[in-house]
Amino acid sequence: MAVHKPTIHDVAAKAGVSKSLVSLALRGSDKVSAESRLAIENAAAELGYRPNAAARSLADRRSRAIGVLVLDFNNPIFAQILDGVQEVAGENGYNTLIVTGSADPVRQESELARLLEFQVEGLILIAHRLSAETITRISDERPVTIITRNDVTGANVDTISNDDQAGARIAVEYLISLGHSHIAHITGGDNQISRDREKGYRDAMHAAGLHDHIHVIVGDFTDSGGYRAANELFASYPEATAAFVANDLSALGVMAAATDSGLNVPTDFSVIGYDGMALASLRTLNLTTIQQPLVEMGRLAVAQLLARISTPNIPNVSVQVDSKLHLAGTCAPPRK
Amino acid sequence: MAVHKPTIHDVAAKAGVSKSLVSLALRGSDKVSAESRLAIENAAAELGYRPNAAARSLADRRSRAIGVLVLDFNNPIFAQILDGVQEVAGENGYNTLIVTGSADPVRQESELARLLEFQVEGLILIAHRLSAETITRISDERPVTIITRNDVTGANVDTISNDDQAGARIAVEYLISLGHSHIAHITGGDNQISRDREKGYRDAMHAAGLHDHIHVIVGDFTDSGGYRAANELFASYPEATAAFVANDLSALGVMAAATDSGLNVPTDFSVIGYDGMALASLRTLNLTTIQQPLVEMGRLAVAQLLARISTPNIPNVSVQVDSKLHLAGTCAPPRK
DNA sequence: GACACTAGTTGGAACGTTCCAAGAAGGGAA
DNA sequence: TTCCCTTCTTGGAACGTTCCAACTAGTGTC
Repeated sequence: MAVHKPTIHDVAAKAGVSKSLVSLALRGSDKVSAESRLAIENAAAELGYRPNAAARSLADRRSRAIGVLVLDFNNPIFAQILDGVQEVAGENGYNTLIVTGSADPVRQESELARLLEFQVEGLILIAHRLSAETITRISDERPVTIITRNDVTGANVDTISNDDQAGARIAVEYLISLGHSHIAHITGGDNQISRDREKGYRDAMHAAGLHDHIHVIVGDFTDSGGYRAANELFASYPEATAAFVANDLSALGVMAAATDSGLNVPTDFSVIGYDGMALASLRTLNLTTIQQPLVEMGRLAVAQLLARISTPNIPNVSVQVDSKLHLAGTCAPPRK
Repeated sequence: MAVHKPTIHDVAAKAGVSKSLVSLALRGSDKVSAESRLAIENAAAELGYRPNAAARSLADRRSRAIGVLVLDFNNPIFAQILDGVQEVAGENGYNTLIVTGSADPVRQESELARLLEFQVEGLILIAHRLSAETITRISDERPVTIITRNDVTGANVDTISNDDQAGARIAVEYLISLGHSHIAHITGGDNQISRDREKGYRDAMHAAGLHDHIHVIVGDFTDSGGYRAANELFASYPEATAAFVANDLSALGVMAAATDSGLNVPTDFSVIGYDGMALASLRTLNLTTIQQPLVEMGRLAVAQLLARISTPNIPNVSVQVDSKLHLAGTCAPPRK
C-alpha cells in the first residue's frame, strides 16, 4: 500500500510545473500548452494521482453531490426509482449519496444530518416518514424533492408523485367493468399514500352506486400484512370476488392467502395491486396492477432538483405523472 | 434559505470563545468548562450550525466513510446484503457511500474512481464484475472486501462468500433424495459463481452414479434467462423431472415456463434455486432454495474491512459462511 | 525599438476544520 | 511573595484543492 498518497504538489514536482497548472490541466482547461499537459498527465498516471474530493469540495464551495434518503431497500420499487435517479445525476456530474433511513423518524433525522454534513447540494426523499416541520426546516438549508408524495409544501420543496386517488379509481373501475361488485380494499396503513388510494376506492365505489359494498381492511404495505388482511377479508366478507390492494408487495400476500384458502386467482378471486414493481410482472406472478413510471419519476426528481439548485427561486413544482392500468393475469370476471 | 452557512467561526464569535474551543466542545472533549460548553452549544443550535464533513475529512486525514459497489439494485438479494452492511457501518460511525456499477466493467471502473476520490477508507464489492488486475491495483490504495466471491486474492483483499460448490451439492442431493434422477441444471452464465455451482451439480450427479443424466443449459441469472433456458430444457430433455437453477431470480423464470408448458410445480416438475432472496419465500412463490445468510454476510464484510482499516497488516481472511437448504413448496417426489 | 497583445504560467490566499505548542488564570505550597 | 501545577483557552499551521491577480516570453505593429 502506498505510504504517502500523491497530491497535486507531487504531480507538479514530477512534471516540473506549478500546482496551479496541474489543477488547470487536469480539469481540461484550454490554456495549458500541449507539452505541459502531456507531462502532467504522464506524471499523474505514473504516480497514481487521485484528486481529493474533500479538498475540492472545500475550495470549490460545492460538493457536486446530492443526497437520497430511501425508506427501505427491500421494497423493489425503490430500486427502480433509484435507477432513474442515478442515471440523471450521473449524466450531470453529480454523485449520489444514498442512505436508508429506517422507518424510525428519529434515525431518519440523524441519517439526514449526515447527508447535510456532507454538504449535499440538494436532497431527494423517497417515501420518507418525516414530519412536515422537519422537511420545512431542512428545505431552509437545501432544496428538497420528494418522490411518491405531495403532502408537504414549502418554498424550497418540489414533489413528484402520481395521482393516487385517480390510479385507485382506475383499478376499481376496471374490476367493475369486469362485472365485479363485491370489491374489497386492503389498505397500506396510516400514511398519506394509503389514505389517497383508499379515497379513490371509495369514490369509485360510490360513483358506481356500490357504496353498500364498500369493505376496507387495514394492511401495512408488506406481503405478510397483505396475507393477514386477506384472511381477515375472507372471514368477514366472503361475498367478495375481488380486491384492490394498496400496493404490489401486499397484493402478493393476498394472492398467497387466496391460494391457501383454496381460491384460484383469478377465476375465483381477482386481485389488482398498485405500483408496477418489476418482479410482480414476472410471469410466475403476473400481477395486474396500476403501474407508476417509477424510473421516470426518479429521473424527473433529479432534473427538478438540479433545476432548483442552479436557479434557487424558481416557482414550486408539483409534478403528477400518469399511472396506467397494467393488464396481466390476476383479474377475471367473477364466477356466475 | 440561509445566505451564509454558519461555520465554526460564527459559532465562536457568537459564544465569545475561540474557534478551537468550539471544535473541542462540539467533539465532546472533557477539557472544556461547563460554562463555555453551554454557551457554545446554544450558539451552535441558534445558528443551525452543521460541521462541514469535507473540511473535517481534510484536516483529519480520514473520511470516516466506506464505499460500496453493488452490481445492481434490482436483484433483491443485494438489498439484504446492504442491510447488514449499513447496520455495522453505522454502529462504528462510518458513512456508507453506495454506488451501482452497471454490468459494464468500464462504467464500474469510473464509479470506483469516484468512490476513491471521496477518500473512502475501504471498499466493499458486492458481486462485482471487475478484473482481478483492477482489484489488485485498487487494493494497493485501499483495503477491499469482496462479498459473494472468493476468486480474487491479494495482500489487501478479504472475501466473504459461501461455498457455492457445497451448496449446489446439497441442492442436488436433496432432489436425489426425493427420488429424482433426471435432474437438469440451468446456469448463471459465464462467471465464477456460476461455474462453482455447476461444478457442485456435476459432482453430486457423479457421486450418485447419475453422470448419464447430467444436462446443463446456459442461463444468465435473470428471470427472463431462466424462462428461456427452461423452455430449451423442456424441448431438449423432456425426461427431466427436476431442475437445480443457479439463482432464485432465474428459478422464478423457470417456474413460469413450467406453468406455461402445462407442468405443475412441484407435482410435475421440481425446482430448486439458490440465494435465499426474501421475496422468493413469499408464500405465493414459496421457492425451495439454498439459503445464504445474506444479511450476516454484509455484517461480516464490514467487520472485516474495519479490522483491516485499523490494522493494515493482519493476515488475509477468506470467510466461508454456511448455506443451508430452505425447504419450501417447489420440490416434490417425481411422478411415477 | 517601444508598445500592446496573447498564450502560458505562477505563487499566494482562501475554503472550514483539527491539531499542537503555548499562554492565562487561579490555587496551593514554600 | 514566588513558584509550580492544573485547568481552561488560544492563535497559527496544516490538510489538498481552486481561484485570482500578476508575471514572463514571445509575436506582431507602428
